[in-house]
Amino acid sequence: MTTIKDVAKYAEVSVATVSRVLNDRGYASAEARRRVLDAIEELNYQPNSVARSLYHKTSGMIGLFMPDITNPFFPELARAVEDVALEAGYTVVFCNTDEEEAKEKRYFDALKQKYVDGIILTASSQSASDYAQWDMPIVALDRVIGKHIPTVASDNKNGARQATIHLAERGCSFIAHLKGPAGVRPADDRAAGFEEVVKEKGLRSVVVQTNFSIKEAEQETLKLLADHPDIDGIFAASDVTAAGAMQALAQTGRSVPGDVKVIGFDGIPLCNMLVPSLTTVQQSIYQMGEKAAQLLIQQIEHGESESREHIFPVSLIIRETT
Amino acid sequence: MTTIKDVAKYAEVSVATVSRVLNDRGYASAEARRRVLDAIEELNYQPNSVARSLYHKTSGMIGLFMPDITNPFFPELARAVEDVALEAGYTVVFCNTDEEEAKEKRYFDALKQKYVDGIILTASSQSASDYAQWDMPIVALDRVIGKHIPTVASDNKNGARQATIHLAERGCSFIAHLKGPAGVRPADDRAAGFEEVVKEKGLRSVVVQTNFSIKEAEQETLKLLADHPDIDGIFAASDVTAAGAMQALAQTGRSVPGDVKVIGFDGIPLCNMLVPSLTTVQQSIYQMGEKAAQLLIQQIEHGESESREHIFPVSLIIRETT
DNA sequence: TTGAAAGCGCTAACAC
DNA sequence: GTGTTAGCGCTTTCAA
Repeated sequence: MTTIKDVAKYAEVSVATVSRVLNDRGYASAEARRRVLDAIEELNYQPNSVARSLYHKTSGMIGLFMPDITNPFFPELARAVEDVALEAGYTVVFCNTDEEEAKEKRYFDALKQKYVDGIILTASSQSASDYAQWDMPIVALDRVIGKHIPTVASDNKNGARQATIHLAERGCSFIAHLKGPAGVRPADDRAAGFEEVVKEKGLRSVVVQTNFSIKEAEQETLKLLADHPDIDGIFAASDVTAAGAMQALAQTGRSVPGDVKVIGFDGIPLCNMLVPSLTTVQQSIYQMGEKAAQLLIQQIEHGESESREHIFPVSLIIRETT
Repeated sequence: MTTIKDVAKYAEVSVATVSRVLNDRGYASAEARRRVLDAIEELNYQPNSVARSLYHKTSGMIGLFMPDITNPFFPELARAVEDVALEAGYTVVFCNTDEEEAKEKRYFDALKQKYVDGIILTASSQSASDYAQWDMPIVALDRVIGKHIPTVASDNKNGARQATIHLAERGCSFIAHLKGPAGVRPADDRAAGFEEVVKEKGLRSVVVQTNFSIKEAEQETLKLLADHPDIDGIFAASDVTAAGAMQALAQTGRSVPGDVKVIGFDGIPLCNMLVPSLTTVQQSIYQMGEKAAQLLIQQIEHGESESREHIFPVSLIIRETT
């Protein structure tokens, strides 16, 4: 490995001079500059970023904390973050937290010791506690985790309202909501939006809670249909959950959208792969990831970011299930 | 930030002693040890890994290069890698390469300067060239990239054989293969397995090439069906492609599996979400990721790994599309 | 305009 | 057993 010393020797200048031309800081005569540049070229020198980190206490790395990359909502988000990071010269450290605070903490400690510059956090639910004390640039993604932390999220409540209204307009009069996990903010917001519209329109309704897994959604839907055979609309808190519901519907011999209309939430690619294709509330997933990364980098490089909450609008995408 | 010096001062010993008890190396009296431990506790000291990296020229990080996390085959792989890495005390740097050699190279340079300890590589197709010269522990995942590099992959050819035989046994006599991108090794192997069986059994067949995107698969299938209306079986090179084919089939009013039987490859969660659910050749995705990470870490910590190729068996999962 | 040298936090000879 | 010290590779005063 060739170091700055090698370059200095080769160029017959001091390491200080090499450092100066490397960073375009301070003086360096045209002559010296040329010799250094030549030496760098010749020796194929690349500055060692660990040494730089040690001095500057920054690393050019950002941490990306998400519950589980295996949940199809997250890959696109991750991709967006990574794209922006790469462009800005950062590198992304990838951390699946499984919503466990312990894992989050563990990763945080590890990353802090590596001088990670900031973190994008799709936080675990319960721990709204002490991210502020983490003392590091943080941006919350998809989930609001506190007043002092910049947040990027969708307008979940409004999306849920649109979904429910849509179902009602399509003639549904008894609508079930497959709610996401308790304590997860977007799930709660969606449920709230649903309840609002149901009340406003005086619809019959029922809410059951599921996690975001397809299998559980299927089971819960089966139970639901047994208890309430006259349900004619389902608003699922995620597209995956909706897919589970559709399985249950097919199993019990119901046609979609004939007997029961279904709408999901998220707008992941899955929607188009289902037959019938799934009506959903589309989030601007990639853009949210982008925005989060931009906010974080801005915060890292220029200190505090101006605004705190970035709520992205959602849009109803009508497909075959309604 | 509290450093080793602070600890030394507080414990009234030298930094060397602190370092010794920290790393359990060399001597330290019970008394000294106790005082140091107390000081660490008291000051909430955490060793700085950047400083350690600078000395040891290692970082406790591994790079994970994959084409695109957005392709549903990869998240589970990534998850497995990350799980093993975390367990072993490593941290994963996440790199989407888009199959572009330039991006790969760029990332590689960046990571090398950070003293990344090794790389797991789902390589871009064309560049079988010079990974060996990268001079860093590498494990190839999903794609074979050269004799000298340990590889973890599925038995693609055999899986394709099983798929094709299965279609034949189900009575298909004119089978189309939606092949993956040219030059991507697994795609070629699957096509080869398909061709073999087709020849052995004297079946009518046709092969068209697609990338792994659903939209293109749908278009290509439509064309295919127009040219060869009597196709009665489709072997898709991936589950996503299969989903595309199913869309086309539905559009042209064909029933699955009645008119045309369909089989995919990969075994991603999508299979169970489709209606009808998709028969596929199941890869041991998580296990492959695990294995790759284990091999890499072993290589990092104990030098060369024993065996070079780890080919995982695949299994036919029969569902409703056949 | 340049170079010597201190220091970022930690490790490991080496001397005591 | 323990402490002193010279690095790891880079940046930045500060004096020349």
